[in-house]
Amino acid sequence: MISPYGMEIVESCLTCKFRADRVFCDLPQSALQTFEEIKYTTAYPEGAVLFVEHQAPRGIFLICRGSVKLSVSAPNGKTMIVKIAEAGEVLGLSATVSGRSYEVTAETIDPCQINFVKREDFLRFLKNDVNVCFKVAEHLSEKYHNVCNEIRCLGLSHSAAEKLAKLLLEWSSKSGESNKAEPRVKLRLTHEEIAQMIGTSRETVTRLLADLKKHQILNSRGSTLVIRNQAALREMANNN
Amino acid sequence: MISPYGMEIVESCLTCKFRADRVFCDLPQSALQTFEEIKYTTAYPEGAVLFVEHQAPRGIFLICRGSVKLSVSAPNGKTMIVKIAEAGEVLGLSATVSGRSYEVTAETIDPCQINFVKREDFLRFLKNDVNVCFKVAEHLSEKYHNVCNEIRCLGLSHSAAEKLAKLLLEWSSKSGESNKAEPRVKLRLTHEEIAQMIGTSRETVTRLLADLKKHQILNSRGSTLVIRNQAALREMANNN
DNA sequence: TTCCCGATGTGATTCAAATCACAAGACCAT
DNA sequence: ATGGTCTTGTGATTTGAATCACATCGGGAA
Repeated sequence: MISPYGMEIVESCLTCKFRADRVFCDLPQSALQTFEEIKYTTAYPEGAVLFVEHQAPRGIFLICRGSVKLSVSAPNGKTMIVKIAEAGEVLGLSATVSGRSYEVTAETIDPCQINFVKREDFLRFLKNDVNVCFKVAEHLSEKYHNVCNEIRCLGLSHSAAEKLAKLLLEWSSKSGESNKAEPRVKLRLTHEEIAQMIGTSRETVTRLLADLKKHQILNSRGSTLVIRNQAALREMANNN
Repeated sequence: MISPYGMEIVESCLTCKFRADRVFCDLPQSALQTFEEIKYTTAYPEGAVLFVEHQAPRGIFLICRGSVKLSVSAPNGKTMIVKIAEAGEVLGLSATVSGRSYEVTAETIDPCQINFVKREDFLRFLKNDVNVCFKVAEHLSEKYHNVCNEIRCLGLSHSAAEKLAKLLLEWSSKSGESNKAEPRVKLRLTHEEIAQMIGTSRETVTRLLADLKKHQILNSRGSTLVIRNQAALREMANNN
């Protein structure tokens, strides 16, 4: 089956190829069966808004395919990108569990396939099975852990260069390239968006990247960055 | 019973006066009974370190009395205070559940009474009772929610004045004073520590507070601040 | 192709806040 | 009371990065 946005649909969680290595898809058969029954699968085009911060939680969104940009914004219009979520990740989980409003805005940045589960259904699902509930608690803990690191980054790294270096290293390790001699990072965001991720201005990002290229630490191949001197990047990320 | 550090000991969670209004103490009788059996109650003096970031999780710490400073620090020695936890709060929960290392360092800032539960005991406790497990998931969600707000604060508010204003308002609302005409906030931290909470320098905090006093927005009575113009503070916190 | 608009690159200028460098209080212990 | 140590107050200086202001590039639509 092919969706209107030109990608293959994953029919069932039971046979999804991400099952093995994704946090939330990794449930016992029986639970997964129940999950199948309460989920709604939808395909979204690029730029679709799944939910908006401060909305009351409608339920959870499980990304099967594609990536989603999570952002927060201030009354004055400034926005900050919190993270780019990939296939296998669950969005809106904490809001759905606690009943508090969504804390971020979620917008697809490419065509996505997403499973949605209504809040009531999901809560019933949790309360029916300790294993599922524990899994969710575990997952929430990991998310908490990650956000704490985020804070550490934002609060402790005072220079923009440091934050950019950290971001690039994170991206290269996520794509499993960091153990190569010259890891490559595909840039999926504009300089403006990168700036919003590290809390700086667009011009600063442009200048920093130019500097890194000048010093032969980076090199660009179209929209792909080649990290030519990982050690130097690490240096920048840790010190200062 | 009186502890070595001069405070009354809360003998049992079943009779603790915080039970009604605290998140985690609010468990059904049966669960609380089990909790009683696996917990170790300890009294700590001011300045005791409960756990250090990056340590493997030994278990959870439930504050019965006193306050605990949670901080993260960078390799270069800079540290940032994440929050001041009060009676009723649980520390080390996410690390204990997920098995990842503690994400912060916890240090008492006054004499404390704390219940400790070993990781294995706690996990068993969780897995034995869906209600407890769900409660924990709920709690983790709230914590996640709060950290997200933290990020929003750090990342979107660029001026130090704004962050300080936000912090003062938060403190006044926590102490339930914010609905009064002139809320009072007891300063429990030094300027240095306040600076670490909002990611700025000690001198900046001193100067900002002096400014606020000059403009009659604040007023100090010893170590207590009186917020004389809450509207102005709110103004500072939201805009800019 | 040509036009157009969004993304980049780069200088010049401005500004908030870090840093440095002391002075003056505040508080504790002897 | 006296000395010592930690906290607070304040000036002077420096600086990283925001902001402003354009020039240029590049890719999609007509």
